[in-house]
Amino acid sequence: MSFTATEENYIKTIYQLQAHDKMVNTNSVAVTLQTSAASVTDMLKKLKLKKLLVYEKYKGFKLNQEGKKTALSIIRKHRLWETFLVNILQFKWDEVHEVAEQLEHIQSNQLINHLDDFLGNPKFDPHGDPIPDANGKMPVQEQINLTKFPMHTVGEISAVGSQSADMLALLRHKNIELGSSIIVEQIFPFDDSIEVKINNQILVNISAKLAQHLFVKQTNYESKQC
Amino acid sequence: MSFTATEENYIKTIYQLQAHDKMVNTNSVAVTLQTSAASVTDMLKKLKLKKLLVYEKYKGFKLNQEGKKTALSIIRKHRLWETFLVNILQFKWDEVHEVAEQLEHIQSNQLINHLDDFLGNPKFDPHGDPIPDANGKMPVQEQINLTKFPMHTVGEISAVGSQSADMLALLRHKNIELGSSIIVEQIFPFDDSIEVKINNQILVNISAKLAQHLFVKQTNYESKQC
DNA sequence: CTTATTTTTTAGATTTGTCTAAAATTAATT
DNA sequence: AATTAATTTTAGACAAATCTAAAAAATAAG
Repeated sequence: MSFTATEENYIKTIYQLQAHDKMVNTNSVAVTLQTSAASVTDMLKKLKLKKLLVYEKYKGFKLNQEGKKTALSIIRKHRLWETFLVNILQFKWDEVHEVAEQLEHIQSNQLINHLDDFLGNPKFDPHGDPIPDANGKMPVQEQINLTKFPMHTVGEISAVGSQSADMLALLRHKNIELGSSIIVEQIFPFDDSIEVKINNQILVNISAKLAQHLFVKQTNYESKQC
Repeated sequence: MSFTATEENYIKTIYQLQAHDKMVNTNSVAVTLQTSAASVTDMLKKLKLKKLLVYEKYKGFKLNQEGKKTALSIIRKHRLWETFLVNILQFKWDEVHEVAEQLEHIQSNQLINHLDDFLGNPKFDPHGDPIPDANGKMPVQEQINLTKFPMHTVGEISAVGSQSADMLALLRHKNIELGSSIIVEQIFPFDDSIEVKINNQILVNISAKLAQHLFVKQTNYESKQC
């Protein structure tokens, strides 16, 4: 079964909205894809016909097993291409998304599997998100990006996503190092900066950009949807 | 200015058919793209509106300067991706075309220029075809693939496109080596095999597959269209 | 130099993905 | 419970790319 780029974008969006098999509603898909609710309804009929989702009108919808499998293969492609762009072609983190959105729709299993091998079968992409394998199995995320770390939960700095001298200087100034304990206390939506407590002592403000480069390990946190 | 994948396919096809600025006719485009003459006419109107070609109905058409520039940027992308697939991802020569046809439509100058650098700014793709640079300038083709070499013309084997032991054994058996002189005497359309004279002495039959891996240098042969 | 043939273009229809506006359904609020 | 508000779906229309069949123009043949 193969899909148009548009269909794939809907599938991916629905997958991301239905974490833990929650029902998804029309409007949230419309907002995410910046389209109208009517267009979403049209596409839902089509995807139901292709047996990718469970859908009764006015009742919400969610991907079935086949739909989730399809979503995972798209996500696999997206994250492998992001890894390629950053690790091999020297793109910056914030430059890859738009291009990866195009590359993820290239249809060729041979291509994506060779790319996977060439990259050394990475388990996580440059944003720290797990890359599903060829069977759709998602690696367990031992460390996650600080921007995705839940509030009021104790974690430990496990990796930094950059080696730039400027960044290391900033971390030293904030008294953050590998192994420091960290708790997210507050998030400021205005600039996406966050306030964290380091080593159970000092409160520090971390910019969105810095947070993107910090990875946190935590124990006993439920793993992502599979 | 940006174009749909379909528009780009038409532009590329017209470019390839109008070598040396010959007028192109509707039917040849239809045959190449496996579509109807009516569809070609529709697209011609659109491309004329976008000022990419000179076209008067019933009189034929050809790309103008802007159209040729666009075609070259598509060809550049196609050939760089083919180089990537063969040199980096270990694709075979005959496996790359379909995937490159998709990849050539990805829109990102940054991507293609980084890819070019990563590949070491290659001048020729794995088929021996020249890769236009970022300004659309086509390198002069010093060596061309044996399959494209004109008949009854003296050339010299300048490169072999594979290092496989099987291939080298075959070449030795046929008494062909780097520097051997070669003249194409006959082409057999049935299996695309060719009969060549080596060192002005022996006649040898060369299969289509072997010919694809042999490159020939020649002096005083007009360069390709720019 | 007419007539026949080929090529090209137009006309009208179809599919995919989209839209707006109106109708149907569900949810929320007196 | 009845009315209002929000959400979702339908209806109808549009643009892009395609098709088939018919008309128009150019080319070839008698």
